Amino acid sequence: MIDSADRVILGSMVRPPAVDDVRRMPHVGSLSDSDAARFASELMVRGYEPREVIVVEGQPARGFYFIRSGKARIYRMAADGREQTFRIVLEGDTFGEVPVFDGGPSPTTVEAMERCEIILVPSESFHRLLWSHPEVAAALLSHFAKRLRAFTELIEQISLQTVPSRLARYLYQLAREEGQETPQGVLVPRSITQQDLASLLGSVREVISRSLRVMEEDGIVEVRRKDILIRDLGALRRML
Amino acid sequence: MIDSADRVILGSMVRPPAVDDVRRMPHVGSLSDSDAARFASELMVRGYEPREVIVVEGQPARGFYFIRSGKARIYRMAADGREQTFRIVLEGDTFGEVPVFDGGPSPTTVEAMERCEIILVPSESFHRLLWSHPEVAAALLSHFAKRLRAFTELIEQISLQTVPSRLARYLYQLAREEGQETPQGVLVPRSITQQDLASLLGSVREVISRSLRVMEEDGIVEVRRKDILIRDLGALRRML
DNA sequence: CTGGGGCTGAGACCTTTGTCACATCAGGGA
DNA sequence: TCCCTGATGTGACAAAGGTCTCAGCCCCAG
Repeated sequence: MIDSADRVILGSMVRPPAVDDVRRMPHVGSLSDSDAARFASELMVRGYEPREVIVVEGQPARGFYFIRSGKARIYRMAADGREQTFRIVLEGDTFGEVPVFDGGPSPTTVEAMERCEIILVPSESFHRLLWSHPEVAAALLSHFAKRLRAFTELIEQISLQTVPSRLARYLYQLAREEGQETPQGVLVPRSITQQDLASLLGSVREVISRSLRVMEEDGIVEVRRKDILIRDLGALRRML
Repeated sequence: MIDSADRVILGSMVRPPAVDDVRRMPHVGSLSDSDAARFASELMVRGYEPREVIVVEGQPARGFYFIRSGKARIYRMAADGREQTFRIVLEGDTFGEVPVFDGGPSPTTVEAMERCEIILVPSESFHRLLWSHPEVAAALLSHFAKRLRAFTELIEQISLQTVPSRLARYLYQLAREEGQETPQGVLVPRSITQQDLASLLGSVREVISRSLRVMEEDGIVEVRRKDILIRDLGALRRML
């Protein structure tokens, strides 16, 4: 339950959502000022502490979510405790749309990886918008299509590629997206632990640790405290 | 290329799509007669022989597809030849929507499993419909949501469950969906080969064959020529 | 400055799954 | 009827990946 009582009890309430937040949200960027203001008034904000659970698999959903700040992990856990992470969501991302549109329960669990401010977009508010704003529907369709494509990739990776290959792909994409060129190679910040990386790649920490070690011995990467230096991007590419 | 020349050359043309076909298509069921007639006039039909490729991974897409008759397999192949099947589509299903909405190339390959009649819905025709018919957009959003949920399940299965467990789940669902009660148990028709089943479950034929054998020895199922008798549905459930 | 928790490296081991090779078998055509 | 093809059963084997365990280390909260 997310309501004003909770906000106070949890002591984690921040300023209520404003039109500013709506402007930052995907899908609804093109609303008129008055529509945006009305929409904003229907949103709810809540803060979450690190490791706090935001959505529980199997529970009914009241809407979808927008991350105003922070980082969260969307995953599923097996009976034996192993976890598969589907996606890590950052500031500006939305999640939890599926139950809003197929009417089922939440397919996954979502947990804050750090302190988060999260806006709940109630299903009814959004549905109302959809029927009068075809551009919102179009944006959302495009969003869903991208997610399906990403899932297609994930399935292929897990099912058909080895762990070293998946790891190489991860590092390769990381280098392209947030890498910084240096004389020694591409430098990327280390934003997640090996544990989280393992879960994202559908493996376990130990295997990831070993794979990284092998890459290090081959002179392809250099794993350090706060960052990873990718010495040989071409070698990574060849491992895909 | 799919055009009238192809239709003739391939000798597989059937009657052109009619309003009847539109009425059978999901998403667009609620169109007015005149809208449906206009939409129908923009569709194209083509026949495919068994094993013929309908869509190739990585190729640009001209629209999405509706199966008027037949059965097809949507899959991805790794460099070593192993395949992961994402979905098997039947008469009345649609496929290939992703590139229409994210603008990218086809994420997967689609191949006819038997003789098929397939209708191509050009991207432009459908997009035009979307902007004037919010109910079409809503139907498609619901469709995408269901697909995402199904992919979530598939990822969980492949990543976290053993092959016997995945097989049990498959048989269990099969029993519920198309099973026929008999005194000996639930009888389901065998519609796919072990090879195809293996690809669907992210494994290989031999492993599936052995798993089925074990289940047979345990008295849970009885695999026969044309059908499978599920003797102990509860045991299957417990294997999940 | 210090103790404990979280993260990482690493070895030994075991299970599941994939690979290869080959025998069998059923059914549809020629 | 006979053969060929695709489907299936099976054994032996290889290997990738998961489990268990423990040590070292960094960091920071007390």
